[in-house]
Amino acid sequence: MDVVSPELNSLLPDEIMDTEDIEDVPHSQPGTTAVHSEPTLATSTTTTKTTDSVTGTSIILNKVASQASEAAKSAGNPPQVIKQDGQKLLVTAIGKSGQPIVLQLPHTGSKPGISQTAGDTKSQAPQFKVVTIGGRSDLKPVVGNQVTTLQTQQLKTVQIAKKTPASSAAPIKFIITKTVNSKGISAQTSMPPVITGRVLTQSSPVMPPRTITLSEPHNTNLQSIPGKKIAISPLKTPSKVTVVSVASPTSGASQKSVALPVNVALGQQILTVQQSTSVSPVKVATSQSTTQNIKPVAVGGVGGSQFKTIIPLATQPNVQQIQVPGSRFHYVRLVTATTASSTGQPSGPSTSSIQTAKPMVVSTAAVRMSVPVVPAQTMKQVAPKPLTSGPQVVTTTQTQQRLIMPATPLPQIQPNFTNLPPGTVLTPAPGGGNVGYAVVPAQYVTQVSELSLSAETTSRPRKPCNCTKSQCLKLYCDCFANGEFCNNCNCNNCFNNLEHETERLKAIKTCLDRNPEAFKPKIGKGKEGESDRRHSKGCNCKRSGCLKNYCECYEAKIMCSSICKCIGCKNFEESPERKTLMHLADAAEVRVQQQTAAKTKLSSQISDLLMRTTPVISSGSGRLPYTFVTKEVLEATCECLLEQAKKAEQTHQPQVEAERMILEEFGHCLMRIISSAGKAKSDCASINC
DNA sequence: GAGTTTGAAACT
DNA sequence: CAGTTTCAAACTC
Repeated sequence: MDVVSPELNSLLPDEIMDTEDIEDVPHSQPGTTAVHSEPTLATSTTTTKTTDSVTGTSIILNKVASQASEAAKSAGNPPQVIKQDGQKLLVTAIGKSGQPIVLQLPHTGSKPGISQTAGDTKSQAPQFKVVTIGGRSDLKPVVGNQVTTLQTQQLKTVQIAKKTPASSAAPIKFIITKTVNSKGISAQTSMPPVITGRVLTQSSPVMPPRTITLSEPHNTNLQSIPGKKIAISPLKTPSKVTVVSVASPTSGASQKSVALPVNVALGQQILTVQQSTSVSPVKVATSQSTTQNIKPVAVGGVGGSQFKTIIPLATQPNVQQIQVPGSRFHYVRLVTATTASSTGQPSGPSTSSIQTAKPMVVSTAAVRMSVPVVPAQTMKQVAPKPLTSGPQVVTTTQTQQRLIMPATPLPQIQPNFTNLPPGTVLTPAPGGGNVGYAVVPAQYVTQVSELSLSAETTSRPRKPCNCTKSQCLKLYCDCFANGEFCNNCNCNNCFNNLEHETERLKAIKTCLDRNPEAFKPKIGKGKEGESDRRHSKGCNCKRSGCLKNYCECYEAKIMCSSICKCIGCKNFEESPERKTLMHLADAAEVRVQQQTAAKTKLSSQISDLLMRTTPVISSGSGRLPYTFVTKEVLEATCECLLEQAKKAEQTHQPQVEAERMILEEFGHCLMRIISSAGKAKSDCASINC
């Protein structure tokens, strides 16, 4: 288990962050299986590394976690003493005020369907990998710098690979996110914590630690997430998994573990992270429960139900990328850093105003389904904002906002999380604490991050829709079909926005009822061995020959496949029509490029010539060069160009060549004009000056 | 820019 | 599942 606090991350020498160095960490302290948030650690300003000789994993305690633990202790809760018992936990400071979050690997010893090697169940096998933690600013012991202003931060992901010593187990990779303050301020007030872990346990000073478990479905293939790897991705790389948790191979998991089912919700089916309230504060439950589509009512229970959306961030939001086991879909968990209430109090045990005992989705639909708006520049600049009961948006001081919705149709999604529409919020189960889960494709975070990294880079262009009758709530609407809100569209009576979130949710559900794959990409990879993309359903063209954009295959620049039901298809590899079209398209493209190049060159030449004549202007000894372009000169030039055009036409030159000839002639004309002007000025100078 | 064509989505 | 209608984008003039 590795825990590195944001500030420590920033202070950590590169050697620590380096993979090789981590691998070389000596395996001292045999038998160390737990991380204790001891008071000494809480005040420590140095990184404490504990190495598990058995698992070979190093532990880095961070101050934040320790402090959080201490805070919890002071609040009456026992410190986060985490016993290993085959599982390793991570105490972090993610989440609310004073709520260290414990990340725990799920107990997989008895879990079926988990792709693990037999060796995973052995005690030697590394069992836990945790990544980073973001702590609250007010929790942080600022080291040497009390600056608490929100700063634009950059996530720096450091990957630490750890190999298990001569074990059958796969090498462990630790990815530690490192917060980099772009403004050079050492004290970080917040950081977008990148959390990994199938099991998220959080504790609160006022509430018993709770375990939030995101468990992979039984039938989930975890091969993509080897139990001993944490796949991390820099935010710049959408294709990579941002943060992934690890499976706990330990068979000897705590007997006190409690299964925590994860329920997926869509629309009215709320993905609920259910927590067990009966678990003792320090007993972290693991879960391999089956994800189910359960209506919130069914799982809401009574008392302590806290369906919440994290979107209304009371304070500095933390963005956590979550890799849902078995899903290729990247999710982001936005976590409020504090337990701020609606009164705007920065911290405290008070519950949020949006908390409700009613597990009704509709009542909070406006904020539950989507993460509608995100600061265009960066999530890290999100300003603290009191919770409101209205549409919950993350607002910033920036006026520009960006929708957080799937930019592209959802990729193939594994069971349980299949059909999760973009922006779905994973809400904690009743009593599950004050955080919610905004399920957002990581690519959005990537976008946001990239925006933050590149400042005001251009946003991703998207064609505005022109819907008039569908209210943009049907798949006719590209925005809706792509899971995006309409933005700068030309649509009429649009309901694809925050103001009509309820209707929108309903429409999403309707679409999914009709077609569970409605929001999945149509263009996917073909069968095994088929490297080319292909339309998932195939087109059904009849008159376009599949050579117009009416055809979805052609539009996607892919060939029609055997699953297409098109008539008179000409969109296949050997199609002469298609080849002709391609050639024409290529020629057109070349032509455009040539024209652009010619214009650029001509412009450059003109500018250059004008610059050369500047001294004449400054000297005041002659006329400005362009004054030589008289009407007569213009006419003569045009005649020359026309003549050139006629010449090209008579010789049946292709258009490209004709244009070239004309432009060339134009250049010659300009040269002659300038030359004549210079000559005239010289003559004038010799006569009058 | 208006009108037409087209095929996916929606509906029956 | 098939036929029909609706719809918005693509296309043409």
